[in-house]
Amino acid sequence: MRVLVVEDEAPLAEAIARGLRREGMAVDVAFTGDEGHEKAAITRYDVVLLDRDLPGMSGDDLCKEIVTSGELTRVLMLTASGAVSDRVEGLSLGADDYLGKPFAFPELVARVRALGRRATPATPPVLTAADVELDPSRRTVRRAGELVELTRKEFGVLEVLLSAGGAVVSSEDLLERVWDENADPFTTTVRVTVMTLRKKLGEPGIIDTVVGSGYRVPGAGSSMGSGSLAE
Amino acid sequence: MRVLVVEDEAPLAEAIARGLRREGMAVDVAFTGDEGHEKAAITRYDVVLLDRDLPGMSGDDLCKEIVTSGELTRVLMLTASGAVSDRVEGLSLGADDYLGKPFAFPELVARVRALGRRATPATPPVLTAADVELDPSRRTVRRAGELVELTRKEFGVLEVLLSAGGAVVSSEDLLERVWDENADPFTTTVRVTVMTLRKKLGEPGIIDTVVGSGYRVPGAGSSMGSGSLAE
DNA sequence: ATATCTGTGACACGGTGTTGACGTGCGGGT
DNA sequence: ACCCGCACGTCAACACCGTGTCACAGATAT
Repeated sequence: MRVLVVEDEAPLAEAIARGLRREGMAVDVAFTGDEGHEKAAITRYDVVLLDRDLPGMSGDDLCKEIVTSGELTRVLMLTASGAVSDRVEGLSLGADDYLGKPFAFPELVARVRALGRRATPATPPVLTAADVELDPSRRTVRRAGELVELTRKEFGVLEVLLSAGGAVVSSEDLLERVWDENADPFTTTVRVTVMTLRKKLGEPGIIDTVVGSGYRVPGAGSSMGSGSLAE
Repeated sequence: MRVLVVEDEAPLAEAIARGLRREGMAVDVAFTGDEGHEKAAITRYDVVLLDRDLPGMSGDDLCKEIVTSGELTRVLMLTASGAVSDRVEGLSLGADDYLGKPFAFPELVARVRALGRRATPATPPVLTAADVELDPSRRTVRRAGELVELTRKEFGVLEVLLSAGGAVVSSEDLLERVWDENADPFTTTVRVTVMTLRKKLGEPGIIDTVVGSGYRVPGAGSSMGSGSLAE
């Protein structure tokens, strides 16, 4: 776990750093708000331990900065005052937790660990083939970056074809996976849907017909979506 | 935000629930550890407010159960004692925060909100999409800088949609996350709420309908990579 | 007690899925 | 060579489901 301690009182900062290192964490130290800001911009920390009262950039501003950066970094605010209003204020700035000085060291460790324990949820993969991208959670499809509007069935068919990873998918399989269980086995609706799908996706065609077997999208595969260098 | 209050003293439990509802949260109540356990197994809560001293299953056991379930649910422990050793113990059981009775209600709200923000990882304190900004802690929404007055449900729906980061959210999901347990699964109220929400937000509309799937706000989530240039 | 918020039921409308008819191209049989 | 049959593509018509909208009633807050 990667931790940054931002605290202007050098002895306290070092003591905290040493204690956290003893717990097996990788700890960096910054003595001013600006220094902290700089380091946080370079390295992706799991947790930032932030003194609210700092020379240079204020703790509040730095906190906002970090939280709005979109990273998964958690902020634990430290402050001299333990007044309730102060605590509420800190939390509403975006801090994930709050600890008043003086504090018991085991509690600090417990809280840092609680913040760092957070698992990063897996981002759902994005399915691609050639210049076509399909995002299952956003329910969007792009061709060469251009948004393509698809209906439910069209989207479902394309999703199945792409997730097949280039393999041939029979009409029966498509019926089974995209339509519900009481679909007429002799229906021609799959053919019609594939047609409109092709039309909407435009040239050059992505979907091959394998006569007697079904449909196939050459070069289909999945890649991870945005972000998350976490672990 | 979906919250479960597990507390055996009925008047206190109800008072907490009502207060949190006034803040726009969807709150369920359980009066015993077993009841809490059951409800937590059925519904995915953002935060569980847990009295440590309970009839039935103990607060400690329930806490462990929830934390190890692999869900993102956060636990806020309530206890009569405010001793530090007690706090550390609670945190090491997996609780994400700790609050001693008696407590100031604004602090409880702030902490629940902070935990809820963590339950949806990497959510910045202000959610945006196009020229719409939503501040969860202030409970305000602005369109092009102009304040928009929203009711609790409207706000909750918009909050969920924005924090979904552009993903599609089904009506069922919205019901689950914005309404509490006695919501009729067949209700049409989500549709109506979305309508009034759209009306209040004005033109151009930012909420897309994805037929057969749900609703979506393109470009939501501000700093996260929703753009086509991502990576 | 009054106003605002929330939920309900009815209805209108448009998109979507499905169907059936027909067109096209290929291959095999007589 | 010719015909026929098969598999698939294409098109337009239609029925239906999902959704938006409205007015009203009950619930809740101040």
